[in-house]
Parts: sequence; C-alpha cells; structure tokens
Amino acid sequence: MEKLKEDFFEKNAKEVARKILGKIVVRKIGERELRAKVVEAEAYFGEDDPASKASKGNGDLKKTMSMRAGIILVYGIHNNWLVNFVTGKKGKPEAILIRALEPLNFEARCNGPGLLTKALEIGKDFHKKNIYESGELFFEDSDENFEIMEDFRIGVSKDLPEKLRFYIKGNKHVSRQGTPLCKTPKIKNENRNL
DNA sequence: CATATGATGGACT
DNA sequence: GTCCATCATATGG
Repeated sequence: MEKLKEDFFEKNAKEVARKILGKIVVRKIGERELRAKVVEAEAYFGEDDPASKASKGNGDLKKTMSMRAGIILVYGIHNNWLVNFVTGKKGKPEAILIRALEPLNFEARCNGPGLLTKALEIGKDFHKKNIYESGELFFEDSDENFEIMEDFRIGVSKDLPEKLRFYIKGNKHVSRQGTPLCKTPKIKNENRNL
C-alpha cells in the first residue's frame, strides 16, 4: 500500500479524523517495523475550540497546528505523550489526535492516546517532525471497509456541540465504546469556521 | 521560581 | 460508574 501524502491531511480535521480510521501507522525503530491500524481519532481546532489549549493563547501549540499538514505534534499531559497530526491548509490551526490503535505485528496495548505513544516509542523528539521525511513514522493507505461511529470527544472539559470523535464500530482496541464522559455541559459556539 | 491545570490510565466500588 | 497519582506545559511574579 502507498504512503499517505500531504493531500490526505490538507483537508478539514473532522474529515481527516474520519478518513484516517483503518489506515496503517508505520513506526520504524532501527531494524524493527511496527505496524498498527488506526481505530480511533478525534479532531481538534486551534481557534473557536474551547477543548483545545491552542484556543487560549498557547503559542507553540497553536503555531504548530497552523503549520503544514502532516506535521507531527506531540503534546504532554499527566505523564503521557499524546500524538497529533496537523491537518488543513497551512495557517489554519487544526489537528487530529490519534486515540487508539490495533497492533498488527507486535504485542502492546494501544487502547488509549497515552498508551499508544509508549508502545510506538513516540516522544517529544517527534514534535514538529513530519510524516513525509522522517521515515520513522508515517501512514500507509488501506481500503478496508468497516462501520464508522461518531461521538463527542473524550476527557475534555468543554466540548463543542459537535461530534468530533470517530472510531471503528466493534473494534476491541477502541478506548471507549460507550458514551464518553463529558463532565461539563457542551457549550455553544456559533462562530467557528470548520 | 511558584503554581495551576489537564486532549490520561488504571484501580477500585 | 468514581477516585487519584503524576508531570509536561503555560503563565505570572
């Protein structure tokens, strides 16, 4: 299968989050090549998205999200690294968060954004690299067919009134199949430009 | 430098 | 379902 190119990621984050499902993440570590299928992803926007830290004046994060599509964005939270990929046109702060993977040729738990970065040995050193040139982390296309579910994002305190989380129905590696926890009410946001 | 704050995960009821 | 250890960042003095 072919590597996914820039045009795949240049689209709206919501669309990319949906279409990345089923695609193959390839992580090369020396002689090893880890392959895993994306089973869950979320879309984030740097502006007009209260769930995104980039919306409240986070300089570097927002700047990175505005970079060219395909830039790898690594963000630390609690004691985990979360890996994102910049989407949309250059200048638009958008990204997708990879939340869960199905390991294909290795054994590891990848049913959560913090776990998959550990399994694939992705750390801050990948921040601002891109998936075209590094050769250590990229995506391969796939034409697998499956049913896509959508839901509100997980773990965010203030979500948009819009379903921006996508996952493969029935896949055991998805972090949560049921209703995600969303402690605070969804806020309204009419002005965003998705 | 000090402090606040989670895009978490796992253990537990 | 609930609780909470733990640490990379952001931000303010």
